[in-house]
Amino acid sequence: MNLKQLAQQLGLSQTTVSRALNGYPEVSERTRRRVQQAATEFAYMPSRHAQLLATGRSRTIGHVVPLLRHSMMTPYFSDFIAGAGEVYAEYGFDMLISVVPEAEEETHYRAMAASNKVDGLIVHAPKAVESRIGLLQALEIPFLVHGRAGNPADGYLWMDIDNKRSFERATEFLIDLGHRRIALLNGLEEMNFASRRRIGYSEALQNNDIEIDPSIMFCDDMIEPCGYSRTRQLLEMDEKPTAILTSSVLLAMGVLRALTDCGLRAGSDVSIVTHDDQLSFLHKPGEVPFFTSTRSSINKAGRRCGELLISYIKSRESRPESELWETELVVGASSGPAPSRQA
Amino acid sequence: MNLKQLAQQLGLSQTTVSRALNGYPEVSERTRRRVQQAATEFAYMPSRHAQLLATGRSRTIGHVVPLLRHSMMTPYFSDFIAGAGEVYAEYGFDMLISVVPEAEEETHYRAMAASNKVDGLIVHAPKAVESRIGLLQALEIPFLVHGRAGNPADGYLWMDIDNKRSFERATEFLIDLGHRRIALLNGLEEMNFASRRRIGYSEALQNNDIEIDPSIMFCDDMIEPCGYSRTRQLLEMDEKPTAILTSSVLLAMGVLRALTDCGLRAGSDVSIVTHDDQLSFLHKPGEVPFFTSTRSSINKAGRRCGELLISYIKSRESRPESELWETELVVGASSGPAPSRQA
DNA sequence: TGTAAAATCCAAAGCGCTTTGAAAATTTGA
DNA sequence: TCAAATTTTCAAAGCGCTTTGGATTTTACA
Repeated sequence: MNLKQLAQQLGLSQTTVSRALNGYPEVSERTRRRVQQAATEFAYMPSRHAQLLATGRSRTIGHVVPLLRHSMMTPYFSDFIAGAGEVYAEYGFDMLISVVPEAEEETHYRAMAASNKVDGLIVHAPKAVESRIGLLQALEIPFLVHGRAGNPADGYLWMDIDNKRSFERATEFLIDLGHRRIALLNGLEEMNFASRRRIGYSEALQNNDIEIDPSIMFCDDMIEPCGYSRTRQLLEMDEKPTAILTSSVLLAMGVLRALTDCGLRAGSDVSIVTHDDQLSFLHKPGEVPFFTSTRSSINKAGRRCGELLISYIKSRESRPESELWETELVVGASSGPAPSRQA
Repeated sequence: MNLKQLAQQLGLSQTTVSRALNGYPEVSERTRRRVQQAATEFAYMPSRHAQLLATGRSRTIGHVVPLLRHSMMTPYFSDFIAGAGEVYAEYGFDMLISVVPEAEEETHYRAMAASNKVDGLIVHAPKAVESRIGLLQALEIPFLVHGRAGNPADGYLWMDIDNKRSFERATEFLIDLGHRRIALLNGLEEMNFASRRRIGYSEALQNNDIEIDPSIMFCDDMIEPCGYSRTRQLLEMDEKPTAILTSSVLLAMGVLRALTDCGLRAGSDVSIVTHDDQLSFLHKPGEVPFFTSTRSSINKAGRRCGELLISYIKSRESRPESELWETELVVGASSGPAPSRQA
């Protein structure tokens, strides 16, 4: 059943039916009701493509997921997507996801813009040096960066957590507990968030006159096995760290496994503090978290990104304010006072 | 730049240009080359919506993700999507993802079908009793079920792993190691795969004259904390299990954490065998797996599902064969002979 | 009651593409 | 060399919707 047929059924013109359905004021309430009723009765659904051709908008938001970088964002991706997707559904937007080899990324963005497939884009996992932002600005398509790129963080819309402050606080927390030798298991340094976190960590150490030791700072994929192997490596050092700060609960889980393998207990022998994106599959609602962490829900971030981008798309000219979220420091059982030297 | 303008530029008709670009034979090679060259030069991209309106097809595949059930599929989702997405990209298909409250799922499927948004759908996480399949059959839209629904597993296209056989083998493996008291941490029983796994487990026990004890069989969300708390619960029993069989590495990780908390070692004190979907964020390529597992890559499953559905869509009338994959039993360090009674 | 204003409704023109049916140009064969 | 066959190109008709500009009907007011 299409518009024409529906209009015929009702003995009305397509114009009137279209207007009735789309809430235009030029149609009487009586007619509108009649039309709506018929529409549901015949299960009429406008053809999306026709609608979009006619309006020029697509009510679709695109996510371009680079294939190589995917492994580094995969666990976060689904929770983010779930949050964003919910918002899209509420506003009647669709979500288009393209999995693209990193080399073809630029081509893909251009194609997205030219083919009118999406009204806006969300940029994931910005690097420290990020070429996509300039490209999208040139293409004049609304976009939102989840995270931030290098320096000038204005001129585009973004939503990020305060990674630097977050790791500064976490490090200070450990220092306050008496730790002086704190290892950092970070994400890949090329990622923007990772370098911010390193800076926060470094500044906290410096402010407390603790030497920064690159031999206990690592950049890896944020997955469990990396946490494990790095910790094994750390535990073989002469001067073992008394605390390990990690960028992801997955890393922290690897750390934990390594500690256990070596007969050490987290919290008493070695403290673990991690950033926690509150991944849905690692948390049970209401459960007391084991890991001490700086916490910020990636699902909520997804929601907020969706909201911001949609509001941007709708108003078009006036770009919403970018947002910087603070994280929450949650003390769990994985951290404790530094063991005294002689123990 | 649109078709009309491009045609004008070239001094050709839209027809010819369109045909040249779409590889129709009615156009000379010389013209085709000229057209293609101009197209790249002016960065011409056909408007997707116009194209789709004209052809009636959408070159888009939809995934409807139910919100409530999402938490149960979230960690698997992204790896599956990554695999499928790659294939879509190769074939020039788009991927549309809708996150929908479970209650609105049916409405949503209907809307998808009526609005012509997608050429086909992938059904995730089929339940033991699955109403969606009948609905989609009635809507006459091509679809593929990742997994299977209840009884008649024909009449539609699916791709599944042999869950029953898989858990039968895993259980037999443990029995061969001397284990007699084997706990099962399964997914929610309402899910099709979970009931198949339970059956495999039960049959293996029965075939070896081991009593089935419902008090050591659990159905939960397949997340780490559930693995942890169930294991704690199991370890407080009078007759503790000597082996734990789990449906997911995430559960297994929880089991491991609980064992460690209680000063037990996996493999010697208690054996763990798990099903392993080879989630990308739990594996490092080339790494020797810690958990003994029945293994099948969910990413590959995503790829294959994409391929099957696309081939179905393309041929339309002839539905491809559904596929049942065997899993691979991989022996790791988490399993070992049952400890002797007196130890 | 007659007229201006407001409320309804409509026909038709796109949106940018594909595709049909036919025409024009070129090649072939006797 | 000319008609027939083949190749190449084109004009125009959709696809199903929105939206403009105008026509028609109803309401309001003097």
